Parts: sequence; C-alpha cells; structure tokens
Amino acid sequence: MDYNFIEVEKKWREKWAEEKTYKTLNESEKPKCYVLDMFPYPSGAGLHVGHPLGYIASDIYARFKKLKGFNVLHPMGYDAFGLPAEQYAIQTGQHPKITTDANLARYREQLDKIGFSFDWDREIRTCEPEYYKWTQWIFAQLFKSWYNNQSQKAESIDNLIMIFENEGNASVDAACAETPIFTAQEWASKTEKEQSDILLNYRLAYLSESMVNWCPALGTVLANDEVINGLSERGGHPVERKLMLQWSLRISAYAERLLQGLEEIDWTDSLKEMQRNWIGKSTGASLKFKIQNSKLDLEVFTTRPDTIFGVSFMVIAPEHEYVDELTSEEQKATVEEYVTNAKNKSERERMADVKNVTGVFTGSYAIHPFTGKEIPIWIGDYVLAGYGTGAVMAVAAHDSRDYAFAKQFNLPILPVIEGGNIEEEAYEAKSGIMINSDFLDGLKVKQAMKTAIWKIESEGLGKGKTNYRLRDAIFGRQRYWGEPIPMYFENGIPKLLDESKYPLTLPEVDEYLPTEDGDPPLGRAKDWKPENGDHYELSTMPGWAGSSWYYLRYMDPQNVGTFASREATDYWNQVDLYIGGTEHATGHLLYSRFWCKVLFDLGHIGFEEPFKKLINQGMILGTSNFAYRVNGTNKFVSKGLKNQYDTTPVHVDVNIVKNDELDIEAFKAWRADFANAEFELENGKYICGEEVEKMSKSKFNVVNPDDIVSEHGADVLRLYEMFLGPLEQAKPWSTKGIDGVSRFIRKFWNLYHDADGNFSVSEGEGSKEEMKVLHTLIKKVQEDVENFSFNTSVSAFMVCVNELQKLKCNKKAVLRELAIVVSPYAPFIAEELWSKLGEKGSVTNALFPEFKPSFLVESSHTYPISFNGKMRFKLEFPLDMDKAEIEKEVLAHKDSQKWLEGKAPKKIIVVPKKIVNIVV
RNA sequence: GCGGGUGUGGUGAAAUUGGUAGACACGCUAGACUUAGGAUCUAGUGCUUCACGGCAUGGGGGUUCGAGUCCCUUCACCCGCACCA
Repeated sequence: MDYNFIEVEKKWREKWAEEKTYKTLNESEKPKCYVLDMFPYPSGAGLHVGHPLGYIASDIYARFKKLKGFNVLHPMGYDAFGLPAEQYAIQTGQHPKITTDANLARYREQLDKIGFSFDWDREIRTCEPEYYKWTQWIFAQLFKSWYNNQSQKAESIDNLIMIFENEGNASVDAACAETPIFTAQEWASKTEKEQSDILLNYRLAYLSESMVNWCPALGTVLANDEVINGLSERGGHPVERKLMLQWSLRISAYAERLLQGLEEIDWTDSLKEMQRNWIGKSTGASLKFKIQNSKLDLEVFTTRPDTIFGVSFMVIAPEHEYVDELTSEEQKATVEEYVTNAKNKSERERMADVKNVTGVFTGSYAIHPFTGKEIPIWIGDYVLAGYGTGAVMAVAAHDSRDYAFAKQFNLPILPVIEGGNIEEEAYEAKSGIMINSDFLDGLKVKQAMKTAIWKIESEGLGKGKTNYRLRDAIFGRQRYWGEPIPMYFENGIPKLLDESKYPLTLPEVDEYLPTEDGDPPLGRAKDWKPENGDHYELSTMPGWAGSSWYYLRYMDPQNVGTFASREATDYWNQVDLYIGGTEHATGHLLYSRFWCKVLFDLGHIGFEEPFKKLINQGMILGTSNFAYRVNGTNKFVSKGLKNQYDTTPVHVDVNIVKNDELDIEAFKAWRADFANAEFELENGKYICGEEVEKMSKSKFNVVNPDDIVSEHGADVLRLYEMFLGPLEQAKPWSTKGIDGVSRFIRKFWNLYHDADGNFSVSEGEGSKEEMKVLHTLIKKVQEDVENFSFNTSVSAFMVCVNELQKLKCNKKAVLRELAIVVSPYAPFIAEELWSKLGEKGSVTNALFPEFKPSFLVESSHTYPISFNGKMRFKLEFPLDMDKAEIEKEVLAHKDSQKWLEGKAPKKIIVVPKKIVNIVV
C-alpha cells in the first residue's frame, strides 16, 4: 500500500493544532534559539512557491535546533498595514481591514498546509490596536529623546530641557538641526511655541519643514528607500521634491553606530555593503569661503582638502539658499530662468539628464582663503541640495564632474598633483606629489590631506568633518491604513498624546481619500478630537513602523503592560537566525537596527543589534511556457516546427504543461478563443518553449504551493524546494525532478513496510554496515543544517534510503533514528512513522541522534602525515592502530621506495604542506 | 563609472576547502516485470577513441608534485548603488 500523504498530513495537521505541539514557553532549562522569518505582507494574490522557500529553510533549522535540545522561538505574523489594501479600499469603498483579514485567512490556510512549526499563539498583526499601541509608544519614546553626541546615545529630552534651563544650549553637543545659541535667561524668556520649536530641532522624532519625496499619484510622501529611480516603489508612480511640514525620525544621528554595528553581525558581505553604501560615510573638511563684497560665507564640504589650491570656481545647487543674494543684477534673468527650469524638472528627468552639463554664472566671486584670488561662483544642477552644504569647491583637474563643467564653460583647470593626463581627463587618484600648492608642495596626497585640514582648522577657516549620505527618515504618510501618530496640536504646538490613552485607534472615515482642503484621509473622521487640543495629527505612520520592532513582540505577544517584558527580551535576546529577501536592505533592516539601538539606549532592552545572523534566500523565478501560433490562424505548431512557419509565441498557463508537453485538451478549455485551435505535433506531442521570467499573474507562470501540496504532499514540496539548489541563489521554478523527491518519500515509507504494505520493523541492533550508513547521514545532515546547505541533505537522504534498501534493513534501532533525522525536512511522514514505531509523543520532542564516528569507518582511517618538513602524505591505516604505532610505522618507511610504488601503506597522496606532526 | 556575486555534463547541481571532478536527482538509452502506468526494478550515460589512451570545470597565463578551488589577466551574465563633491 502506498503512502497516503493526504490522510496522514491532515491527521497530523489537526493533531499538532489541537495539542499545540509547537507551543514555546518563555521559561526553560534549555539554551534558547530564536529563528525568525521576515513576516509577509498579505497581498491579494496569496502565496506562490517562492514565498515558502525561506520559511521552509527556517523551519528546518528551527526543528533541527529543537531536536538538538534548544528552546526554540519560531513565530509568524503579518505586516498588515500597507498600500495595496488601501488602494483597493479607495476603488471599492471596502474597509482595508476587511480586505486584509480575508487575505490573511488565505495566507494562513496556505501556510498551514506546508507543516510549519510556528507557535501560532504568538501570532501578531501590525494593524491590531493591541499591537500598534506599542508602535505608538515607541514613537513616543523617540519623541521624548534626543541624541547626545558626547555620550554617543539617546537620552531623555527632560535632561536636555534641564540643561537649557540651567545653562542654555552652548555646551550641548547634539545631533540636531542648526539652532542659534541661547543662554538660560534667553531660554526662560521664550514663549511656549518658541521652546517647542527649538526642542523639535533636537528630538529623535520631529516635525520640520523639509524637502520630501512627494508622490502625487499615491497622494503621500515617501522615504528615500521607497523611491527607486525617481518612481515610487509601490506602483511605480513619479515622485517629485516638495517642501512640506513633516514628521521625521533622526536616524542620521545613528549613522556612525549603524555603520560600526555591521562589524559584529553575521550578514552577507553584499548586504552589509549595501547598508554601508546607503549610510555613505565620507571624511574630509568643511570650510567657509568669503564672498567678495558681501558679509556671507559660502560653506562647502570636500573630501579632498589637499586640492584646495586647485579650486578654480565654486558651484552651488539651484535650490541653495544664497542663490538670490549671490546673483548680480546683470545675471538675474539668466539665473532665474535656469533655477525655475531646474525646479520644474522631476527627479526622474534630472537623473535621466545626467550627461548634459548645465549651469549659469551668478555674477559673484568667492575669495580663496589662502591665495586671496577671486573665484567665480556658478550654479549647476550637478550639485545636489541635499548633500553636504549644497555647494562645492570645484577642482576641475582632480574631479571628473568639475572637469566636465570646466570644459563646458571654459573655466580654468589647475593641476595640483603630479600625474595623469590633464588634457584628456581629470586625475582623480588619491596618490602622487603635490605641486602648485604653496605649503603643500612636495607632500604626498595622504599627508597633504592631513596638513591641509590642520591648516584650515588653525586658521579658523573650517574644520575636519565626516559627512554621511544617510538622510533622516520621513515618517508621516498622508494615508489612512497605517498607525495614527499619537500627537495632537494645541495652538499650533505639537503635543504628545498621554501614553495612558494609547492605542490612539484609527477612526472610521466615509472615504479613503484626502479631504477637499487637501488634508489626509484622517481629516474626514468625525468626532475624532483630543480632549484639550485642536486636532490630532492627521498623517499616519509608514509601513515600516510596525515591522521595525515586531521581533520583540513575538517574545511576549500578549503583554498588556509593556511592549515586551524585560525578562522576555533578556531571555530571547537577539534573533539568532533571520531569513528573508534582500529587498529590505536599506529599508526594514536599517530601520529595525535603528529602533533597536534607541530602545537599547533608553534602557528598554539589553542588546543593540536585532539580528545576529541573516540569510537572504534567493528569489524563485517563474518558467513561462509558450505555444507558437502561426500568424493569422488559430493553428499552433510544436516548438521544433516553429521555424518552418511565421509564428508568434503565446504565454501558456504553466499549470497545463507537463515536462514541456502541452495538455491539449486543457489548453482548449483554458480560453474560449483556443477551443477550436488546431495543432501540429512532433512525435505525437505538442512541445512548448520556455523562458525564465519573474513570477507574475500576467505571464501565467505562477505556481501555487497548494497545487504541489495536493498533488505530491507537503513533505515533497518542502524537500523539493530545498533540493532545487543553494538557498541563497536565485533560481527558476521548475517541477522537473519533483518525481525524484516523490520517489524518495515512497522509498522511505517502504523501508518501514513489507511488500504487502504492512508496517514491519524488526527488533535488534543495526548491523555495522547499517549503522555506518545511518551515521554517515547523521554527520552530513548535522553539518548541512549548520551551514544552511539544505540541498545536499536531501541528496544524503536519498543515498541513505537507497543503501538501507539494498541492505534490506528494517531494524527498529536504525529506522527510529532515521525518522528523527528526516523529520525537520519532512515532518508529516516522519511523525506518522514515529507513531507507527510505537514511540510516544511527537517526533519534534525527540533527541537528534548522536554522531558516532566509529561506525563511519570500516577498517581504515586516513591520516595526513608530514615528511621532511616539506611534504605531507595521506596514509591509510587500520582503525585499531594507535597513534604511536602509526608514527613508528611511518618513520620506519620514511626512505622506503615502497611508498612511491604504493605498496606498503594503502594509498599515498603527496601534499606540499608544512605540517610537522602526525595529525590524527 | 563604483561595489558585490556567478560561470562545472543535455538539465538542477555536488566536491571533506589545494588531493581520484561530475555525488544525488532529472532527462535520455537498453533491458526486465506487468492487471499498459506519469508504476517498479536492473544496467548504462562528460567528451573522444575499435581499443590502450587522450581531453575536460567560460578563455589565456602563473604558483604547485598536484588547481574547479590560490594569484594575474580577459570575456560573459546576474544583483545592488549611481552627479554623494
């Protein structure tokens, strides 16, 4: 009788749910292990086979760790706030909660089928008030904090207020917006509004007039990581720059710590590199240039202070605040035209225009701080307003962009470093000897940098400075379906809603659109007013708010008194293994690290990096199938014949193609216009063409995990997804080869059953042969799981089962262990066999069998051996020979010709390694 | 342009990290059994040669007794970032 996976899987699914087999407690004698998946956003399309890849890998790891005696936390939940549900709400009027709940139920159903060991009692949904109450609370902590550069951490805003009251802000070294110096007396004489505004310059969550990414189509602002190539990440709508009053988080304060923290976590190099890139640290100097006939100073940031004598002009961004002051009468018209033009360009147009060098002269001159020469000041759109000071000192000889600008407008190019071919291109290398540079002449570039900074500082012209590309994160969204920001306004002053009133729940609205006055949708809410203020903040939090701390809530999900008890966060501590896609590199993964550090600084948790180890699973691509329609007809020709006709490839639903062969009847039934199609076959078959593309509904190449589960069973899906190739590699989905895994499951089942299909195992020890096979597997699986090399384990299972089959092994002692070893990968069948073996409880709670090396080796062992301090031999000796004997044996044969003939020891491999001693 | 990665049979891929390249699986070929099935089992399957053998890890060079693995160079593809001063 064959293995009936439908019955067996149903049985255990129900039993696991009923008995809460995978419930995890916060108290245990065992060591802890926290295995986490990036929780999904439940979209309307449901899961496709790509989604579970990471979940299966983490589930195998979690189950394995459980078998190894760890108390494992392996939870799942949903990132439930988000744009698609809201867009749907706008179109249909259906409340996003309803859409979300329906999607969520479908996700849960699909997840359940695959047999994950999630503790569903810890499920969280970011859109539930019980959850976002604490998201709001964390926002409040950010609002109530400032970043002290002296102590290098976030501190309570109350401390800062005390400092202001006692001594003003002169001695405060904070990560803050530019704020004029004031004394204690001046502070005391300020109005409430003035004080509030100043404090906003310091708070980690602050309201400010700032340049934002505005997406008119979505009607909201977006954070930098949500904008890709000038288009919104969601929906691909154009994004423009706009000045708006906005909530932001001061993540820039943490730039250095976010950079340093990367050193201590185990992530892939490429991911760390992406974050480093995003943080964009660069060191150099900021210095002020005096402006001729003006009191103004023009401040610039440069990474090349060594080239100070090569400055031949200055360039400021079209948005620079001094544009008007610096523009002379005669240049006024030209400048205005240029600036207006630049402002009207969308971000995307500006990017597309990179190769066009444009700019205008302002008519003003700066004074070189060392030579006193006049330097013309230009406006150019290659200078970005948002980076550094929005102004540069142009060194045409040693910067390719300045060089291009100089060439375009015929400005001087002054080389100050020997080398390169200045006639052709800028010499940008940071090496060489300084020339034409007064006190820097003769120095090497590296020295010249230090000397220049020293000189700049000692003359009071500026100072050495580190700049970061990382911008503060825009936090408000003019949308409905998100967490309300717990703030209200009273006489125009933003005030934090008292924490006793959290959650500030999302009010009902009649429509999910902005109001006529242009307020966000929350402006439509009736009777939604604070007790003593004018109105609540109307924007909501961005999608990444809830996901920035969810890993903490899983530790203590039902806690009503706090986001998670300190005991719980201390016990579970960091996430030991985090699996998810690489697309969150500069969003979720950066914000989570930021929030973690803030919570750490404020003493709420005891660690400052959330995810100790992170693995990115590769994307699963779709394999699209094509049929070839002869143009102008309803006739389709098989792939091999398509070149004999004039054909057009047509996407075919991959679910009606099996191993490249089209199911013609299903094809006819698939779409009405194909019902009468004719076919020209090859060898009686219609063969389809194929191509690898991203999985998408429109390409008819979406494969649903449910289909695989109902056809082959969940265990096969799990094993097959792992068997597909290395976890981290992107790979096309293909069901070629799934039969191999299916066959394995059958063989595995048959090991425990006789020819008639009756359960049949025998008592007694396994033979030496059998134990060797088993322990080879145990060793292999152990290594594979620890190295996340799940694909080779599946091969090892196959080898093991084949060999046991050959040995006709049906010993309980062997088969019992085998079931345990396979169980992380194929839990359903393992559980069934476990119970058939008469074992108590779930296989989940068994102990992973110990690897016993003596069974691995039959009669000999290979020893690497050094020889004359130069060569190494690998010799095989009988197992029972001890080290001293081997040593004696080797030395005795040291000069023997026999070695070269391969006669004395079994095998000689010459290895030129400097190994001195015999190694066993 | 900068950064990261990959390249091995017809296909997905292994290779104890410098030691018998291609485990395992798909596919294919032949055979067996048969209540004809998308079942099971057995054998074969990198290329080349009748054979002995020779050649094979994108290409070229190097280090080494020995290289898929290390170094240099070159090509191809994938993924990030991109006027960041």
